[in-house]
Amino acid sequence: MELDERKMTILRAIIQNYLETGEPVGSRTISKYTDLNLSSATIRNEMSDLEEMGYIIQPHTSAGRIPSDKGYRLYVDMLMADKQNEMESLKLQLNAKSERLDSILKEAAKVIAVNTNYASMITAPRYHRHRIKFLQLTQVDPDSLLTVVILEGNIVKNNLIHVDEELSKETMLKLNLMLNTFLQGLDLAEINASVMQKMRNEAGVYSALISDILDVIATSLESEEVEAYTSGSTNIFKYPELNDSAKASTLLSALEEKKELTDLMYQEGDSDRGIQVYIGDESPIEATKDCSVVTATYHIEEGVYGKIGIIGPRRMDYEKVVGTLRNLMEELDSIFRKDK
Amino acid sequence: MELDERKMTILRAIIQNYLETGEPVGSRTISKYTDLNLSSATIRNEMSDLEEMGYIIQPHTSAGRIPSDKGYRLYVDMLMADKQNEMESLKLQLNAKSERLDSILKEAAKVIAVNTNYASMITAPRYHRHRIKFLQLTQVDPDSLLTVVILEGNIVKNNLIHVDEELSKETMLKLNLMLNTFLQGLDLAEINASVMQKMRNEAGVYSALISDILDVIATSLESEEVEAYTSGSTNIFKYPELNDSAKASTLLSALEEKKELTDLMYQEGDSDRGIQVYIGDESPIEATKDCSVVTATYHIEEGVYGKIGIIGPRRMDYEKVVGTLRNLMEELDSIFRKDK
DNA sequence: TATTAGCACTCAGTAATACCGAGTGCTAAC
DNA sequence: GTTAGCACTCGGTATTACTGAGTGCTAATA
Repeated sequence: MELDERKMTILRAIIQNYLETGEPVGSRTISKYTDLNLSSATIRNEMSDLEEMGYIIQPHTSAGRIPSDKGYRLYVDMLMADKQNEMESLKLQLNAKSERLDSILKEAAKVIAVNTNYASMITAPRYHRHRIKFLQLTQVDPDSLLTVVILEGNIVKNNLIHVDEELSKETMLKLNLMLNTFLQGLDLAEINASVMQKMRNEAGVYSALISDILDVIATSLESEEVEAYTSGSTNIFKYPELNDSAKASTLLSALEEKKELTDLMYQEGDSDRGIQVYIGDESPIEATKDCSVVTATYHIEEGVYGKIGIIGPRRMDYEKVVGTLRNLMEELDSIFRKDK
Repeated sequence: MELDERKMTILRAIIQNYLETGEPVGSRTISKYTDLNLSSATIRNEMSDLEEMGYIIQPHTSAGRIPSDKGYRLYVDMLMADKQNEMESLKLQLNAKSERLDSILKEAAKVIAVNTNYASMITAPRYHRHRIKFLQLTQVDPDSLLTVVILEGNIVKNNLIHVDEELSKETMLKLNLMLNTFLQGLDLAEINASVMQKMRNEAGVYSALISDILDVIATSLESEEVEAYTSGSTNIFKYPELNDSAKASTLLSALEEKKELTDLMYQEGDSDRGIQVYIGDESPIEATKDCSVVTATYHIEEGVYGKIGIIGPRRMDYEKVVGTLRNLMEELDSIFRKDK
C-alpha cells in the first residue's frame, strides 16, 4: 500500500490533534478538522489503512486512533526536513558578561523548561578535550598549596594540596615554570607516562610532590562526572499519561541521578551538531521509554561543547521544541563567542 | 484533664503504630499492642479523652485515631529530651582526603536519603561569615586576569576579569601585595567604603582596575544563592499520603527550587547547634504543610556552618531521623576538622 | 470506482447501588 | 474503674446498568 498525499494529510491531522488533546482522535473529528471535505466514513477507511501500515494505533476497539512511534517518527522527519521552521527569538534573561558558566547554564535550563513546559537538562561542556592554557601553584599556608588550572575556554579548576614542609619562593617559581613549560597546550590524554617521567626527573628532590600535583590535576580534570543541571522536572505532572506515580517516580529519579541521561545525550556521534530526537521506545534507556527526548548541542569553541535535552511526553510539540532548541543553541553560541 | 502516665503510654502506642502503618489505629489494636492489659473499651475511653485534649484526631466517625500535630510535637519533645538515643554509626562511603567540598556534600545528602527513605537536602557552608585568608591576581592572557580568593575554611573562589592592557610584572606584584595587605582577615561585611577608598587612593593609575576587582570579589563572595544539593526526592512517592500529583508536584518543585527550603533551614537562630523539627503546619512555608521537616547544623569551623534537612511525611520516624542526623553531623564535623 | 449514509456493535468511563467490616460511643453489668 | 455487648457509622469495594464516542461493514450513490 502506498502512503499517498491524502493519507499523509490525514496522518498529520491525527498527530497534530493528538498532540493538542492527548485523547485518541476519531474519524469525525478529522473529517471536520481538515479541509479535505471528506466524510467520516472515508476517513475511517483511510485510518484503517494507516493502522495496517503501522502509523497509528487503536488503544481499544471502540476508541479513536493515536500515533505509533513510527507515525511520530515520520512526522518528526518531515518537520526536520523543512528547515524553515524558525521561531521567534527567545531572549535569555541573562547578562552574560559577569555571569559565570554555571549560572548561565542553570538559567538556560530554566528558560527552556518554562518556554516548553517540559523538563529540561543541560550539561556543562566536557573538559577532557580541553587543552591546558595556564597552571599556577601557590603557597597558601605553611602546609597547603593551591593549584589553579585554566583550560582553553577559560574554565578554571582549583584544588588544595597538603604538603609537609613550607617551600621556598625560588622552589615555587621553579615548579611553576616547570609545570607550565611541560603541560601548557596539552590535553589530559596527552599527559602520559613519558611526560610525567620527564617532569619527575627534572624535579629532583620534589619528584614526589610533582607526582602528587599531577595526580590532583588529572583527577580534577578527569572528573568523569559531567556537571548537569535540570529544570522544570515537575512539568511532567502536566501530562496525564506520565502522571502516575510509578512512571513519574522513575522519570524523576532519572532526572535527579542525571548520569543515565547525560550518557544518552552524549551517546551518538560526539561532535554531532544536529538535533536528535528519541521517540518512546527508540530511547536506549529504560527510564524514558514512555517519553520523548530531544537533544541538541551548543558550542563554546572548537571541539568543546555541551548538550541540552528536553524530556516530555511522546506527544511533545516537536515543532516548538526543535525551534526553541535551535534558538537557544544560537543564543548560547553567541554568548560564548562574545565572552571569549 | 490531666495527661497521666497511662494516657501517655497509650498516646505513644498510637503514634508508634501509626508511624509504622500509616493507617488510623483503633482501640482493639492498642489493647493488644501494649502491655497494659486493658480492654479495647477502656482504651476507647482514654482515646476519647486524648482526642478532647487535642493529641489525636479521628479522620471520620467510624475510623481509628491518628496523631495531631500537637500529638507529634509532644512525642518529638519527649524523644529529644532523652538524649541517649544513639544510633549505630553510619559510615560515610567517602574518603575525604582528596574529595572536594561539593562531592562530600552530595554524598552526604545521598547517604541520608538512602538511610532514612526520605528526601534530603544539604547546603554548602555560608560564605559571608568567612574571612579572607589569601588573595591572588594572575595575568592569564594579555586581556584577562584571574582572581583567586581563599577563605578561611579553605573555600576557593575564582573569577576571570577582562582588562584592556597587559600589566607589567611589577604592577602585578604591587597589586597582589596591596590586595592582601588590605583585605586579609576581613569579612565581606568589613570591606566597606572607607577601605575601598583607601585602596583606590593607594592604587593610583590602577584605581579603576581595583574597583573592578573589588566588585568581582564582592559579588562572587556575596552570591546570595546558597549552594544546595538534594537527594532522594522521589522517596516521597513511597508514602501514600504524599503520593498524589498535586502534593508531590508542589513538594518536588520546592526541592528543585531549593530557595524556600534553604530559607527555612537558616531561619531560626543562625548559630543554633541543635536539631529543629517542623511538624506539618508548624512549617512557615506552604510547600511542606503536609510534611515534616527536620533540620540540623554541621560545622566546618568557628562561625562557619551549613545545614542538613530531611523532608518526609508527618508520620516520619523521628527517632531514626534525629539519630541519623546527630550521627552525620559528627561525621561531617570530624571530616572537616581533619581536613583543616 | 471512489465516496457516503446508515446501522449494529464494542467498550471505557461513570454513576447508582448494595454490602462488608473496622471502628466507635454508650449502657449496663461486674 | 473496668469490661462486655450492641447498635450505629461510614469509607472502601464490588456489581451492575447506562451512556456515548467511535468503529467496521454493507448497501446506496455520484
